[in-house]
Amino acid sequence: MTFITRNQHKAQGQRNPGVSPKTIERLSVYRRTLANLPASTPFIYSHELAAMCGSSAAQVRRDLMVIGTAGCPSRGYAVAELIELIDKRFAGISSHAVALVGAGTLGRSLIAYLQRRYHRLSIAAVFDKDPDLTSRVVYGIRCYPMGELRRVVEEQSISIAVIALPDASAQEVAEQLTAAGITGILNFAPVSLRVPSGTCVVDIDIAAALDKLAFFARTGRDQYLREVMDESRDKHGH
Amino acid sequence: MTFITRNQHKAQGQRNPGVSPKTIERLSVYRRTLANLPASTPFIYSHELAAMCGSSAAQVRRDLMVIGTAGCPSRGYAVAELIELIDKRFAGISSHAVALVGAGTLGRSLIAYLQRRYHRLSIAAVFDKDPDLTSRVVYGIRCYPMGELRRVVEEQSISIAVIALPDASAQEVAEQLTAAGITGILNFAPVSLRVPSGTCVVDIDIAAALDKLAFFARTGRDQYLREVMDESRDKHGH
DNA sequence: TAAGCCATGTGAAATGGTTCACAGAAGAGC
DNA sequence: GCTCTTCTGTGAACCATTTCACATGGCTTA
Repeated sequence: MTFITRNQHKAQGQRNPGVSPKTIERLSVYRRTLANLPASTPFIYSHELAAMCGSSAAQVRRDLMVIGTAGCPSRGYAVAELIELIDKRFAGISSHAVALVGAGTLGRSLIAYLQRRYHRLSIAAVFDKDPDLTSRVVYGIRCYPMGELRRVVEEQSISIAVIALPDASAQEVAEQLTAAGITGILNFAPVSLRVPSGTCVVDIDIAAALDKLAFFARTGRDQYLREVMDESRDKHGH
Repeated sequence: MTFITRNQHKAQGQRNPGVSPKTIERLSVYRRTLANLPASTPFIYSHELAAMCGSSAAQVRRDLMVIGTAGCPSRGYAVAELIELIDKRFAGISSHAVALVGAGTLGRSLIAYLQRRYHRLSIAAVFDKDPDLTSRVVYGIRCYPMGELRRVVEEQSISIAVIALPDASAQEVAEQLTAAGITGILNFAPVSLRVPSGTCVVDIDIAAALDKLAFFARTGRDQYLREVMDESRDKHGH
C-alpha cells in the first residue's frame, strides 16, 4: 500500500492547531482500543495504551495533547473522557456518509468488513457500472448505476467515497466523484488520482505494501540470521 | 488506512544503505508505472514520472539515487534500465512466496486482486480454520486447515503472510506464523500484533484510513484545508 | 504534614524525510 | 565551436515527527 498522503503543512500561522495526519491515524486507533476496553478499566496510563497500540508512552501523551489533554498523574487518563475528547476532535465525522464505487469482490468485502467493524462512518450507497448489479441490494445496501451518482450523492449529502475498482476506470470515476461534490476519496486502485485542489485522497496500495514488506522482511531475516550466527547466547526480549 | 508500520529498523547503524520505507514504497509505485508505459516511451524524465505517480521531480531523483542512478541529462532515464535497477534493489523479492490466512470475503477478494494485478509475489497457499473451506480450492489456490500451516510454510519456503481475519484471532495466528518461520506479515486486522523482534509487520487499517480521510475531508472544505491538503498543486508544470 | 513514588505535560534535542538550488553534462541551433 | 537550454545528481536547508528529559503535581503511606 501506499499511503501516499500528500499534505504539505505549511503556514500553520494561527489557524487550526495543525494536527499531523499521523496523529489523526493514531487517535483513531486509540479510540478503537479504548472503546474495546472492559468497563472494569475506567482509567489507563499512557504506557498501557501505548503497549496496546504498538506505540510509545511519549508518543501517546504527545498525541493526546492535541485533544486537550485530561490525564491525572496518579490515575492516568479516564477512558470515557478520552473517548469523548477524541470524538470532539473528530467532531462532524459521524455525519459523513460514505459512497462505495465498485461492487466487485473487493467492494463487497469492504462492505462486509465495515459493517461489522466500524460504526462511525457507514456506507450509504454503492455504485457500479455493471447493469447486473445495479438496482439490486448488496449486503443490505442499495446498488445504483453510475449515472445516478450525482443525484444520490447530493440527496444524501455524501462527502467521502471509496474507490474499489480496477485501475483503468479509477481516474474517470474520481472525476465524476469530485464533480458530484465529494471531498475525500479512499482509493484502492493502484493509480495516482488527479483531483482538484481541496479534495483529499488517501491511497491504499496493497501491491506496494507487499513490496515494502518483502523488502524489509528479507533484510529482517538477514538480520536475524546474522544475529543468530554471531551469538546464540543472548536473547533480547523487548 | 493506517499504515502503522512498525518495522523495527532500529540500529541500522552502518549496515544496509539505510533505505527509508517511504522510498521503498515509492520505488514499487515507480516500477509499476514504468512497466505500464507503452513501448513507444523508452525514456522518461523525472518530472514526467513524478506527475504520473503524484510525486515531485526532486523526490523521484532522490529516490532513484538509492538504486544507483542512471539518468542522462538530455534524454532522462531509460525505462527498461530503470526497471531492471529497481528489480535489482529488490533482489530476492521474486523468490518470496506468500501465505494468506483467512479465506473469508476479504481473503478471497485479495486473492482475486493480487492474481489479476500483481505478478512478482504470488499467493502460494491459503489457510482457514473453517472446515468447510479447507481442502477445497479457492480461486485456484489450495486452502489448508490451520493445523498444516507449519508444514506447508516450511515445505514451500513461504516467508511472508497476509492476515485477513477478524481481530479476535489475529494475534494467535501471528504467533503461529512466526513460529513457522514467517518474517513478514501484512495485517488487515485492526489490532496491533506483538511479534518477535526481527519480524516485520505492515498494518493496513481501513477504519483508521477512513477516519483520517473524514477528518481531512471535513476540514478540507475550509479555506485552510485547501492549502493543507492540496493534491495537485506542487506537481508543477515545468 | 511530610516524604516517596510515579505519571503527566511539554520544552528541547534528535531523527527522518522533503525540497531547494546549483554545478555539471549533453544535445540543439547557429 | 560556442552558447542556450534543460535535465540530472546532490549538498545543504528546511520541515515534520519522534524521542528525551525533567519540572510539576496528585496520591499514598506514615
